[in-house]
Amino acid sequence: METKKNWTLKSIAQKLNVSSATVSNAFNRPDQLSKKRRNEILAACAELGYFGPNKAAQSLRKGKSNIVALVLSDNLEYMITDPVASTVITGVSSITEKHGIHLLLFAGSSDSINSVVDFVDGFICIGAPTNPQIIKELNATDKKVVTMDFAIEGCASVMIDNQQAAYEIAKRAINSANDRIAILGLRLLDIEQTCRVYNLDDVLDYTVASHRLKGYLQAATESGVEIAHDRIWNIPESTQNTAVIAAREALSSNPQPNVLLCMSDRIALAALNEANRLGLRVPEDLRIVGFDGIEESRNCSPSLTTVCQHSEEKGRLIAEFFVNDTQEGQVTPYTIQEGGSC
Amino acid sequence: METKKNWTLKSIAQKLNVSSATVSNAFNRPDQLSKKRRNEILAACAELGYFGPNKAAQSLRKGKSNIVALVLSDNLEYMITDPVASTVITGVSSITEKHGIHLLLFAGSSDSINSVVDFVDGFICIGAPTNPQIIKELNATDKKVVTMDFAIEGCASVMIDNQQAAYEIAKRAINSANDRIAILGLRLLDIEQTCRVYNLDDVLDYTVASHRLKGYLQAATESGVEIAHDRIWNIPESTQNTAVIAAREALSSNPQPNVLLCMSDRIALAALNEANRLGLRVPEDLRIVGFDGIEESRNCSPSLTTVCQHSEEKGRLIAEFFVNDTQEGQVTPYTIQEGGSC
DNA sequence: CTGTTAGCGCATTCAA
DNA sequence: TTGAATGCGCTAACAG
Repeated sequence: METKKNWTLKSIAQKLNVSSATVSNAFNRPDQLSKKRRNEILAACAELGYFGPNKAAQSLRKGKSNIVALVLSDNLEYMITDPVASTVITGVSSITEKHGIHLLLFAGSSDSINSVVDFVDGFICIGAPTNPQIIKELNATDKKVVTMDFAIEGCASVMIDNQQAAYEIAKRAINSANDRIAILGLRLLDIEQTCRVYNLDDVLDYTVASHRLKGYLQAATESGVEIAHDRIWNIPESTQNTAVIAAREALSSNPQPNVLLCMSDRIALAALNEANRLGLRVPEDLRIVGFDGIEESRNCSPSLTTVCQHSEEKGRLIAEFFVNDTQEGQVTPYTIQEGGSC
Repeated sequence: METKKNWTLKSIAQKLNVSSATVSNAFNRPDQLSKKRRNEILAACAELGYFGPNKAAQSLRKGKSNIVALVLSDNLEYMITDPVASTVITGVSSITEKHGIHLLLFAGSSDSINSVVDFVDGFICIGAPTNPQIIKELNATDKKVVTMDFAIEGCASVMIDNQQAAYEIAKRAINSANDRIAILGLRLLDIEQTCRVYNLDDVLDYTVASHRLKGYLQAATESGVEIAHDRIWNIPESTQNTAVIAAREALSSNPQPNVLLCMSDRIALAALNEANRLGLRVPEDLRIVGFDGIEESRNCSPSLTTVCQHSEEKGRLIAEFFVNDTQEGQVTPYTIQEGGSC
């Protein structure tokens, strides 16, 4: 008799001989009835096994669900295992959890936001969705949207100054005009394959990668080094497999590079591995810099010199922008993490 | 004029001079109207910017949302960064994505499932929720539930034979009756702190940890080694910080252990690190075995000898159980991964 | 302070 | 094949 019935607001009200509005108020608007009455009703409901108004119905009626779509830039498989994304999610969830907001995972590679848009109060986007259609829809929706590492007009966003950061870290890596520099880029091209870039005109505009590339090139130019176009690689996603291919190509090319500018720590770690395999000493024979500041960049040997983005803090910040209905974006600070790799 | 209106089934039907049911049928039940008419309607809707029935209302009406709660054993912060959990999620999401099911993240440390139960079609649980109240509620709900690494009566589950696996790996680690064994256990006690166990009666019953412990002890007994009770540690969660404390305590205790049986790879990795720090050679001075088979266990040096749980496959399997309404549980195979640590 | 009522947007009978 | 009516479970006005 425990699971006696699937109570509804109406049925429970009937049972208690009060109007359904009173029960509703007891749960949602304490000020609308006496404390005593409210407690009686709540107690009776608990007793009978009614745990409060149905959330789905509530959501339909109120137009608010306390569910937010967490838009990952690509498919879930990849993003969950990416240390940067995980760290960001950690930051986001620490805030949403506190506000009773639930997160619905959503892949940026999906066809359309239509399958979830009616369920959620808005979208927290971690990186630009790989499907441009999604960005369009995000632009068009009237739900709340906040973004990280890319911008949508009229929406709050958080981002570091990628060009400046890349410039700084590259300056640190480049020692002389005779350095042989290679760039291991992340998502520079709209191509799902590891390959060289060759033509800078192919580089996607306004992306994080493009800004970092500008920073690298600026630093090189300033140091009197010219980076040939066959010294720039495109890596489609930040995984061991794809990165190692690029690292191998780069390190086996002639002249062998002595500076590797990597657009993510994972790429840098793959390069470090490859360097070890080849018997290259880091940083004596090869200097490597990364980007992101993931935990492993501190634990590996030698540790990585890299741009620390403070991803968890960025995650917290963007989530706070969401709950506070903030509109303006924010450029967040980064720090240079001094490691042994350069 | 693009974003002209927020169409509803009713308003769009009115606009098209058909009944709302017809539009509904056009979207949901193709067999209920002529192909031609359907296509006309669908085209007109697309034209006007109506993207189909409101999902929230549909969910209320049909009692189905295509959203499933992914119940993580603890808070999101921890679980997302745990390599085992990430891998499982990868497996789960590969299946759910294929079936158009969205995942709602839910922390096993939450107070109650009530805040989400009305939104979701069911629950996929990754490991036993730390809050026992959640398990009770999961037991009581009439929504679909499937579990991994713990069981709920009447629900499908996947799990390896933890005791047998622990037994096997321990047998491999123990070489002689003179071995000095220490066990670094994971969640053996209901205590949020790293500490020694001392009293075996305090060990939580029917948990994954308890089964593994039985396997270890069985192997030790069989090999003629007695494991003193002050040689068993409890680690509250599988993180670097907590694990390293236990590893340090164990390795600095007297007599210094020469065999470390670790209940997770992360713990084993922390121990490996600590061993390096102390100048102990692995496996000559100290043999270490892990549990799980995470990716890093293969990349570290020396690589870990461990129980490979095939977590991604387990994730896929449990998700398939969910979509197929499977009822019975399944004991999944494990393999022993031979590494250099033992 | 309490109860009545009209939708939120939709899917499903049941007639036509 | 189509259309009118009913209610999924709830909340917010409003009236009492």
